[in-house]
This record gives sequence, structure tokens and C-alpha cells, in this order.
Amino acid sequence: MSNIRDVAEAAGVSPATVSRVLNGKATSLVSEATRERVLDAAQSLGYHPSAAARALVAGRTDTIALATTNIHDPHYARALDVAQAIAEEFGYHLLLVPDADDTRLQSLLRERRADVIVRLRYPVDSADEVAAAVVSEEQVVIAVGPIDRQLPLSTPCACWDDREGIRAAVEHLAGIGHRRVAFLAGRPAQRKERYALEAAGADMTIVPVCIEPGSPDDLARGAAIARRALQREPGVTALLAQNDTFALGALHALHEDGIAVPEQVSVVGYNDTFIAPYSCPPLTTVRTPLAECVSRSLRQVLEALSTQHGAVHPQSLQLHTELVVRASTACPPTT
Amino acid sequence: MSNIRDVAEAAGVSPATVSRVLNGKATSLVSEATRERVLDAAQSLGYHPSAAARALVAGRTDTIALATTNIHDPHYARALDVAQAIAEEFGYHLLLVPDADDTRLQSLLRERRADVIVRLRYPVDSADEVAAAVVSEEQVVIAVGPIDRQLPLSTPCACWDDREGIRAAVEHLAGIGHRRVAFLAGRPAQRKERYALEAAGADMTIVPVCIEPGSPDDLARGAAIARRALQREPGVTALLAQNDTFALGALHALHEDGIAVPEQVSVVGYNDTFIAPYSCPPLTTVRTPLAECVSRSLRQVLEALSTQHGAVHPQSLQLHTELVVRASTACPPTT
DNA sequence: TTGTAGGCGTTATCAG
DNA sequence: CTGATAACGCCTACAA
Repeated sequence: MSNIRDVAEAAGVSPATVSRVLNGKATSLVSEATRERVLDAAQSLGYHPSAAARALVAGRTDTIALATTNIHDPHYARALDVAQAIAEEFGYHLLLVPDADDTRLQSLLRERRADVIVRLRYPVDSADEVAAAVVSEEQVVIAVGPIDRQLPLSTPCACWDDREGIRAAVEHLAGIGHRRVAFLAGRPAQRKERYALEAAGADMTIVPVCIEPGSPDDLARGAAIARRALQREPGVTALLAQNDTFALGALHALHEDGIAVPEQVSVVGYNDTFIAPYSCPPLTTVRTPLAECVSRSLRQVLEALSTQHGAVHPQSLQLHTELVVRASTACPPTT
Repeated sequence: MSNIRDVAEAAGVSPATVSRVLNGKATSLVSEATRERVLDAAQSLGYHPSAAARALVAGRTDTIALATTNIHDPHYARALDVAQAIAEEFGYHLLLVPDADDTRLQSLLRERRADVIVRLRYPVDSADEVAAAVVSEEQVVIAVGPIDRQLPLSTPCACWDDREGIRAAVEHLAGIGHRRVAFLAGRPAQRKERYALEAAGADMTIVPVCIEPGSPDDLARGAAIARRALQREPGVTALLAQNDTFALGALHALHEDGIAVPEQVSVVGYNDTFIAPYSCPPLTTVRTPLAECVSRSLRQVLEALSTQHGAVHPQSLQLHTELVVRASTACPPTT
């Protein structure tokens, strides 16, 4: 394994010169002749500068970390895709870390394994303890996710308001005549369930339904919850799922049970994942700007990082949700 | 930002002692009293050893890189999930890198950004140039993917044989009476198409169909190809898709066009992604052991890496595919 | 049981 | 234009 000294020796110059040539920093300060000799030597030795040594002296790793659970959910997979592309574009590497506990992310920062952490949170909280762990002027934490209060937060973030999305879904259902809607929740009394209850006007009843965890995956859970909803809550004419995966599971269960969607029961999803237009029937859902939040905030930070010197402050950003009406919703059956 | 010297000072010991305590290497060689003082000092200073410095001296990064395109495909997302879990289990970090060109991966190794590269390839080739770039005794490249020839390859890999899977699908269709099947390919004359042609007996005709790239996503492509197949190739009673995503798109198109599946046309997918059981109708498909290949080979390597000293050689591994019959296939209509 | 010193591979600063 | 030299933060012989 060759290091910078080997290259220097092979080219008959000093390590400093090799460094200068390879970093292109002081290109104008190196004669074309030596430049070429160095490049040749590096090439033929298959030399690549050690990331560790470079990080040690530079204090940066050119790495961004994406912190998230649920990678299997297409919605998050999409965000990952976007992050990957942008990292690529700016010459960064992408580290994928579970967002289980704060301390893990803090170590990441303290060990300086990443310059930027994009943290997918639900919801984005007002004070992010991880952000408090930034250690260098060049480290940044961006929180991305639904927000539960008003901007500005004490920590910058890229966010949207699920209240808005849930409200749009509820009002859509109310508008076409539904009066009794089951909200398919993962766990009881969560945020979105609250929003749904808030959004329901006097003429609409929201019935929260959830199910003990333990089901294998979200699709199975969606199916199970949908069944329970229709069984336990007579009079329900529409299901509002907390995410598309649940909704897909629900569609499947209804189909199996011979319940026609949307003729007998309407179904609404959440997030507008890539499968939504291809489900059967195509899913009415709410588009959530996760991917765009990641893309915009990440790009902004990386640009600042590459231009500016000193501390980089991400700008907060709030985008809108959007109801996407497809074929899984219609007027309730006229009894 | 505190370093090991700060901790040493705070604890009234030397940096060496701090290192010993924190690495637990020579635990028995440090008195309990100093041990506690060091731990306290480290704690209260919020000290974490610099990954860069550590990597520089140790020659390892505790990082595994997963190289792949197609993160958005649920099939690969699953592999990612598995890799994530195992990395976690062994205390490794996970780097996600695009598998575009070999040189990129080679730099990764040469810059020592990762100790292990798990490379998702299609197909796994006999000589992997990336593997040739390993630089330290502790670096490993594992290729995971379908294999096009017989084991052993010159490079170790974890693989399966798509011939087997495609054959099972073709024979399933033949067995229930289909005589003319369209193979929905991404591009013309690819590997799986070849296998399908090979697997077709004398009484079965395989018609390859593909479409110019440019469609937005695989679902849309699947839909478009399915339409083209049925339009251009009269007499086709079944569609064999090169992956589940195509198959899902196909199901959607057929449904839209009022063609009943499986009554009028059968559809077979490939990979058995998590949506397959939940499509409408549930998709007959071929399970492909990608996730298990990743899990097994990665675990084997990480175990070796943590036990053994010196070069680590991954063991090659070939697993089987399995036909999963669901509701999207049936006898062709009796004309 | 603990401390000292040298080196890992780079880059930046300062002379020449 | 180029070359010494000093960090960066840590680990590990070796010495005490």
C-alpha cells in the first residue's frame, strides 16, 4: 500500500508538492512538468490519499449521515434515494444510521464520522438534543419531518404540517358525504389521530382504530386493522390510514372480504408513495414533501459548506402537503 | 472539543492510561480506582475518540459499504435493511454507495473508507476488478447477486441461479397449459430473457418484449410493456415479468384495460418483494434469496474479522430460488 | 500498574 | 516554484 511519500519519491519531489498537485489547491503554484510527473507516479502506484489521515488533519470527513428508522418503507426509501443523489452530486459519502437513540447520533458527531446529519424525525421536535452535540464549526444537523407546532423552532428544520394533510383528507371525505370514518392508526392516541379528530367537523365522526403490535409488517397490520374497523364499528363508510402501506393492506383485506372499494367503502392513504397510483383501485392519498425537504435542505447546507467558511446555519423550511384524489374514494353507498 | 489528553489531564493520568481504559483491551492491567476516574472524566467532558485518528493508527474503519443501484426497488431496500441490522449487531457503520463504476469502489478501498464492501451485482461476474483492489489484509469484497456460470468463481460470492428461478416460472406456466408467454424485459436480449428462452420446451413459445427506456419508473414501464405485449403478440396468455415491479405495473395496466387476471391472462413476477402477496390479485412470483445472501455472507465475514487475525476470505455460497404460486396465474382461457 | 515516546498519512505554514 | 517541519488524535511498544 503506497502513501504520499512513495509517490513523492517516485516523482522525485517532496510530499508537500504531491499534496499540492493532488488537491488542486495551489495548481498555479506548481510547474507543469512536476505536476505531470506527480500525476504519473500517483497513477502508476495506484495511490489514493487516506481518508482517515485527511480527515484527521482537515477536521472534516466529507460524509453525510442519514438517520432514520423504517428504511423498508417506500416513503423513506425515496428520501434515501434523494439523499444519495445529492451526496453524489457534491462529492460526499452517505452513511446510513438507525435513528434509535440520541446518544448514537451524538457519538457520530463527536467521533466526527459525519459532517452533516440529516435526521428524519416524526415529529420534528422543538429542541433537538443531537443538534446540541455539534462539535465543529463545520458540523450541521438538519431535522426533517412533520412538525407539531409553529415555526420557528429553536432548531432549524425542513418540515411540513400533517395537520394540513390530515385535514385535507378528512374534508375530502366529508365533502363527498362520509359521516363516519375510521382512522387506522399504528398505536393509540398518536399525533395524526389527534389531527383527524380535530379536523372532523360537527357532522363527521372519526373513530380511531388500532391494533396491538406484533403483526409481521405494516401491510399485514393495515389489513388487520381495516378488518377490525369494519367489524367493530358499524356504519363506517371510509377508512383513513396513517400511511399508504396501511392503506394498501386495507385495500387487500377489503378485496379479500368482497367489499368493493370505493363503492362500499372508501380508503385514503398518506404519503403518496410510488405504489399509490398503481394500487387497485389507485389510492387517494396525501402527498407529503419528505423527499423535497431532504433535497432542498441538504443542498442548501452542502452549498454553504463548500462556499462559506465558519459555522453553517441551515435555514428552516416548511413545505405544503397536497391531497391527491384517485379512485379509492367516492360517495358512500346510499343505504 | 476535547481529546484524549484533556481526559488524561482531568483524570490525573497519562493518555496511555485513558486509551487502555476506554478500549477495554488491558482492563485487568488498570486499577479500579484510576479506571473510574478516567471514565468519569471522559463522561463529564463528553469525550469520544476521533474515528479518523483511530482509523489512521488501526488501519480499519469499522465501516462496511453497501454498493448498489436501485435503492428504490423494494427488493434492494430489503437487502439494505438486512445489512443495516447486521452492521448494527457487529458495531459497524454502513456506507451506502452507488455501484456505478468500478473505480469508485476501488477508491473506497484505497482510501480505506470501508473494511468490507458488499457489492450487489447482476450478474456476479467471474473476475471482480474491485476485489483486486483490496489493499489491507483486513479488507474484503463480497459480491452478491445472480450468477451466470457455475461456482466456484475466481472471486468468492454469495449467489443464486436465475436460470433455476426462471425455469420454475416457465414450467409452472407450461404445466397449467400456457403455450405462448411474453417475457417482459427491461432491455432486449438480457440474461433472464435468455434463460426463459432456454427453459421453454418444444410446446411453449416465449416472446420477448421490451420498450425503449425513458419511462419514468419501473411501474410505468411494466404497464407499458404489458400493453405492448398483448397488442403486438396475439395469442399470448401469460406475462412473465423480469421483476415484481414490472409485474405490478402490468397488473395495473391489465386491470385498467379490463383484462381479467388470471382468467384471461396470467402474470408472473420475479423476486417476491413484500408487496407481491398484497397485489391484486396476489402475485405468483419467484423468491430470490438476495436478503439472505447478504445476511449470511456479511455475518460470516464480520465474524471472521472480529475473531481471526490476518486475511479474511469470505466463503462462496449458493442458495436456491423458489416459486411462490399465488393468485395471478391460472389455466389459460379455453378459446 | 502507569508513563514516555514514536509513528500512522496528510495538510498547512513557513522558509528558501 | 519547492522543500522542511509541525501539527491532527490516537495507539502501542517499551521503560519505569
